Amino acid sequence: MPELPEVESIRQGLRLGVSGDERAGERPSLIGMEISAVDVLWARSIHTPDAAEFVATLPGRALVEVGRRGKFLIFHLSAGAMLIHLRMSGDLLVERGGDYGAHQRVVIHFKQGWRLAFNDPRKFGRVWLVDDPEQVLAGLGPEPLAPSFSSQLLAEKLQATTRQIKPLLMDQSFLAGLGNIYTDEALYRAKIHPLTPARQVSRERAEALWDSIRFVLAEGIRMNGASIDWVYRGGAFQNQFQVYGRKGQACRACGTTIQRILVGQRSTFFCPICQSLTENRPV
DNA sequence: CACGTCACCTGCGTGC
DNA sequence: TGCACGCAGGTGACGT
Repeated sequence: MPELPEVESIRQGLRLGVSGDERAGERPSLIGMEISAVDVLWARSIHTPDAAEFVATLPGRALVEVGRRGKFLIFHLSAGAMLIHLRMSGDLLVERGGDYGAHQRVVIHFKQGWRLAFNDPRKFGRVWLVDDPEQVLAGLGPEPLAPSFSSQLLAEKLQATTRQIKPLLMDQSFLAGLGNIYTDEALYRAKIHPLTPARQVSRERAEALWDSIRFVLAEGIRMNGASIDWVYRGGAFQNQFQVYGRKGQACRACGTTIQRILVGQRSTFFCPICQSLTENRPV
């Protein structure tokens, strides 16, 4: 489910807490809390080490900071780090008391009485406990919002391959953080057809793509994520979609009907006029 | 190397 | 109401 902006929204909620009265969702920051116990309800949610060792190792460690790299959440502990990838349907909830929800797979209890619950209906999400986060993150491509990710770097990387632009942008080893929604939105804003061979993207249009990627991600974060079914988090970026999920509706720029095709088994939405395959449109 | 297919899972909406 | 089907924000292991 979550792409970079949703993961970032969760990160900020966990490290800063959420204000409001408790009934309306007030949550403390988890920073500084000490783990007292761990429940694993679906063993395969734990990627590394095995579930038994995971449960035995965590108690006594304190949460020092919550970071993010691509779509991974990084929980820096007083010793080592826990990483979580939410995949399609994962979510993290901070709660206290009461029964576990139906889809909770891993629950981390803190001495302070609160608990962090990894909720994941489809069971695709994974959790790691490692000494060094790089053991998990080593293969990731650049962080799109980092200052070091320049338009020149993107342009050069695009020139280095003939792969179709959409699957390429979704390849986490090429660039870390884009998923199906934000990729379609970025390609639309840059006026690039999703099947365009990367090498055919001009320098000028690569610049526009760089700009679009950073724009849609920043907007997503600002809107608290796209959260189609994360109602409680109030993500509003879904209201900003220009193409995603808009098959049959009019392009907001030219009025042409938005098309849906399959690219690498994924639904892909685009405007056949604004995003023509031939490079003859204004950037 | 680039691409297609399937597997991993559950829940929801739709149409019969 | 029941049921089959298609669909979903992601990734990894295959085969060609």
